[in-house]
Amino acid sequence: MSQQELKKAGLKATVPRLKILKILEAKQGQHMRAEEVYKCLLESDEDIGLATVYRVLTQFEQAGLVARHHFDGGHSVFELDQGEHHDHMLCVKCGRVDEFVDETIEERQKAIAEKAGYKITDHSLYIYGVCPDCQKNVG
Amino acid sequence: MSQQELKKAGLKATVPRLKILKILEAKQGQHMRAEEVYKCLLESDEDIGLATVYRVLTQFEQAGLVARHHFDGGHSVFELDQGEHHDHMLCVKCGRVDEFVDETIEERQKAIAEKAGYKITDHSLYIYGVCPDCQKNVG
DNA sequence: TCGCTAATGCAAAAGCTTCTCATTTCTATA
DNA sequence: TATAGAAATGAGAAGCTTTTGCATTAGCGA
Repeated sequence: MSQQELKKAGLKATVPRLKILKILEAKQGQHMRAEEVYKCLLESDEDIGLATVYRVLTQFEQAGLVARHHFDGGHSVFELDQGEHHDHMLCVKCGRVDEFVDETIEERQKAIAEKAGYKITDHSLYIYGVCPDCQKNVG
Repeated sequence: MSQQELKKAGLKATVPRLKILKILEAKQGQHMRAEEVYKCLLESDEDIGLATVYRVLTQFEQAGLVARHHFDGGHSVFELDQGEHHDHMLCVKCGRVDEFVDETIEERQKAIAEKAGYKITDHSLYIYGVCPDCQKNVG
């Protein structure tokens, strides 16, 4: 049960938090906006407000349960944190999102930060392009 | 004169566009929000609306004159495009922004995109950390 | 210089996110 | 198991950044 997960993260095991966690688990691998999580809740006949969705997602982020990304467009998307850092490649046509991990880039980033005297806390790398499918569809 | 630059970019040389271009040139190397550009205009006693600032910055972006970035926080920042792509390193304490270029990372990105079948159009890499000054000030 | 088209200013609106506060829910304790 | 205190929630208002609609103004070619 996810009750333990929440407790372990220092969060009370409330109904909204459990439901939201369950949704994120169901959509693992996808990137959801707060609004989308909210819609899922509505579809499950859960009476949970959008404000709570935002609050809970932010708490989950702070607790390290989910990762928040800012893809181009200005809004936030969330995904369950699978523990391993990864970066993103996005299709500018269809919005598809792929994930990747590259040790070389990770290393270089550390080196760059170190050289500049920065104590690195985080990083985000987005590659934008046209995915294979969309290339086909255009010709 | 920047009149030519605008014409060359396919934009009419209007007063607002010239003024905004001048401000961006004056603040070269910095990253400005639309609001900040607007304030600069007010200080210069220019009667230019915020909506126009947004419109002009977007046109400049499309014309390739400026680059738009989405640092964490949700809003856009703009900087004059110096022609050469670079990435960013941001201090999470003071907001300082440093720029860097790294060929190795550029190469790896291309390779990753290619391997996934993506036709890369753009990318953005942000390294977040604590800058040297802020490390000192904390202890 | 004149007129047409594009650009601008203003204010209203839109989209995402946060805040306020009265009410409800947890959790620890008796 | 009932209870009190603290924390969390719901609903809607508010906040911020950005966009849009429309009447007015300005740029540019003839």
